[in-house]
Amino acid sequence: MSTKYTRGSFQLMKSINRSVILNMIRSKGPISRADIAKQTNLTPPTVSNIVKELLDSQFVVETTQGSSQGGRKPTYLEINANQFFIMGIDVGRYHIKFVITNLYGELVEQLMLDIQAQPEANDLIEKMKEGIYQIMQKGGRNKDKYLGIGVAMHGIVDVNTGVSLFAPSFQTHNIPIQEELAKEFSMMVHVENDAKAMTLGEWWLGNGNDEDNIVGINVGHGIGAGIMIRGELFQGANFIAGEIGHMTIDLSGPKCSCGNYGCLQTLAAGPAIAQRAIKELKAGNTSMITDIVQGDLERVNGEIVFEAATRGDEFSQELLKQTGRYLGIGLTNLIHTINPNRIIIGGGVSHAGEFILDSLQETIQARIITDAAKETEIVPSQLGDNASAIGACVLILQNFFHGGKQVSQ
Amino acid sequence: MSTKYTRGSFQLMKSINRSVILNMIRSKGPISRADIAKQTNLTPPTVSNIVKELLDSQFVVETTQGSSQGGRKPTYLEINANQFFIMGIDVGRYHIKFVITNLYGELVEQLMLDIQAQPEANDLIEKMKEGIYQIMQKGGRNKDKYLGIGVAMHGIVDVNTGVSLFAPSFQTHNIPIQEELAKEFSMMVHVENDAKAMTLGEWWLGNGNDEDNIVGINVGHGIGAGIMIRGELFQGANFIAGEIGHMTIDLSGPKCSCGNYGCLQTLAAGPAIAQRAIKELKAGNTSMITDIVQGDLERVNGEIVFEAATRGDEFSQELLKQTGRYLGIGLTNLIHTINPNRIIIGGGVSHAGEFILDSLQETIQARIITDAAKETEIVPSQLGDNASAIGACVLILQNFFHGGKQVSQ
DNA sequence: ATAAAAATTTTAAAACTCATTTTTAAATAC
DNA sequence: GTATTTAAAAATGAGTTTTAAAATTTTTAT
Repeated sequence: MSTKYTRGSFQLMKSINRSVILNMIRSKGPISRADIAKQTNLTPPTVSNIVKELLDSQFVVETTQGSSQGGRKPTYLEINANQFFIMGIDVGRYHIKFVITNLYGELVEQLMLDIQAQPEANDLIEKMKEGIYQIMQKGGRNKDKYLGIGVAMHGIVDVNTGVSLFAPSFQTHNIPIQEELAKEFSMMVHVENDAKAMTLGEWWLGNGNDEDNIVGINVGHGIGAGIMIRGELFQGANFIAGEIGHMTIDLSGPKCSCGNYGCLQTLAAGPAIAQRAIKELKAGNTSMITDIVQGDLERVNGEIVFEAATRGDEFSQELLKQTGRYLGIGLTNLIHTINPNRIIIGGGVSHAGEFILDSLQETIQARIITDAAKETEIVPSQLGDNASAIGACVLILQNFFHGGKQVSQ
Repeated sequence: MSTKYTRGSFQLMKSINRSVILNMIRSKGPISRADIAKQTNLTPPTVSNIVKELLDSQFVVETTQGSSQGGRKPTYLEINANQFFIMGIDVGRYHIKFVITNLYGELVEQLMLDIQAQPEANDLIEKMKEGIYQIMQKGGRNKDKYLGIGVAMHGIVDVNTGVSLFAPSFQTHNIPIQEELAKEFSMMVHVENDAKAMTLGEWWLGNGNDEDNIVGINVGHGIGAGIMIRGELFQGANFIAGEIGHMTIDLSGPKCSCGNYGCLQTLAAGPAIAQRAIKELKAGNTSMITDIVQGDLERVNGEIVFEAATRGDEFSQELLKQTGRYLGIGLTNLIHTINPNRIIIGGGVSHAGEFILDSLQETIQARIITDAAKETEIVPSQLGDNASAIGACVLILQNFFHGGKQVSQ
């Protein structure tokens, strides 16, 4: 991999400005040409020229006229959000979720299909195609209205080729998702890890900006993180950046599926919560959980513990508090390494809400080494269960809006 | 901190190209104009124009003529390396090191001054000024030959303002190093954390390129890391990115100065090695160390353990092996979070060489979750004890050579 | 009505890169 | 030794896009 020289050229100059203007309209719109010029330091003619092209391509529309500040009324520009659409797919352990969003990333259509346990690669691809055809039909929009398909997939993904390198839940290797879908639907396809897609989605639709370093944590069956640096998801050398589920925090902790002891996910992921609950219940602790599962401890899982906690079960609440403490230790390690502005907690565990978040916050406050870093915001996901699917759409949106940044083609 | 829009402009276009050409000459030189044009995809006139400016400013010189491939001889261009110089300062616990390098980062002058224990901020600044005057006099070069002063300082540094926010070894706060030195010497001053400076130095003078993600680890009194992402040191929101010394890896480990238990540096830094040695010797173990310190266990430190290990002391060798294992666990966590291409081990511990590195490698190989990531290179520092000081020079060099990238001024 | 002020548009100039040609210089073939 | 070929570097003019300034449009204030 040799250095790619990005030379300065007129195309580069223009694509940067196009990007800047498009993003200004997206994030600050409705906005007038004059305001764009002021805020970007571009000159009025430059803005006018590029806006003309954006109007021609239908990505932007002139909407209302604003009120005058003592002169000609400004003509407001807005993203023509409902003229183009994006397909997002979130491949989960038991189902695949399909969504369609507009250019603002707003949900306009959704669909869920079940998948069999431990599917083969081929079945997965076929299921994805099936769902795409179904949801497209449901929406009734012409195919050329779609800018592309984004796919969020758990496990390790080569984002350059769009191949799912390894998916632990399915035990599959090297599924060429991008190639297969691009061939079938002939549009742009991007594939990304689910935690990373979630993070991108939260960043894009929250108030993330290019300066922010945010980290998104997906706590479910495992624990994964997405790291945004200077407006881009950070991949690392082998696409495993963010695999914090296997961060060792307790050398004498429980054994993990990876073979090591005391990985974060053996202490704080969904199955870990269930395991601890079962163990303590067998040891004679009493809890509402026993009633909920009607005595069958095999049925205990994270969601059931959350439910009991919400209904006031003290045993479950204490269990979740402990989980929050473990997670807090993992996040403190992360803050000492990455030092993000904000950490977003998503995935199944976010249903446990305050029980986990409060003790997590306390733990971080107690352990972090500098006062400044104590200000790190810890917030729950805004997009909830749709975060990864919408984030998958943002893969395409980002490419569209920040296309000018892709200077090294 | 709001988004900074970098607009496309003629200056940007040209400064990018200037940068590209300058770096091409630096990394591939001696090189002809024609070759630059070929490799950068710039056209010959563009290259010629910019090269003319670089020749005028004396940063580049025409050197020998190459041999012809059946036509006019190419005129080779090279960086005019010994026409301009950079000052680098490494502020250690007990001494300050001053170096001067040329434009290639090659050492041309060095000097060491002792500092008193726990100095005041003012004394430190005065000592730095004193050393700069001394080494400048030693070199006998005109002041305008210096492009700037780079400072590597342990602890937490605000690189934007050049303020040492906190230096644990001195217990000082908010020393305005950049301001003071810029006032005294009226030239560009950059300040950076020592582990980060070390990493930058290794990246620049090794074979780092823009695509590489490398991490440098400085293991001495504490443990710090520098993270390079896309050719820049990663700072995080509060400049504490890379503070991996306080990464918890063993919940039931020894107490750390920060108040937590089982921080990486309580297990793998210099003082930790010494502590473990003392404890085990008191418990009755026998070792060459006892002879070296002539029975005075107070005198045991990391360096002495290294010495004993090198001389064949099995007790010390085993101790270092154990240290390597702890460090390996910390680095595995880092790989699962950052996933760099290469990790460079520097600082005092690099004197312990193979004893630590071998068991460190083994530990990582055993614990990492994907085969691809097992390929992560772990290498010792090339620049050794000068790494931070030379890295400090690279702060200025990088600004000079990649100046075109500083588009948001 | 008239003046002032703000939002666009128009126009011309400037800053570059880009494609092509020309000049220079050396190597090789005859 | 001369002509031919090849390649490097410089020169020329065209093309793209920003930039600066002026003109136009539209509205509010006097």
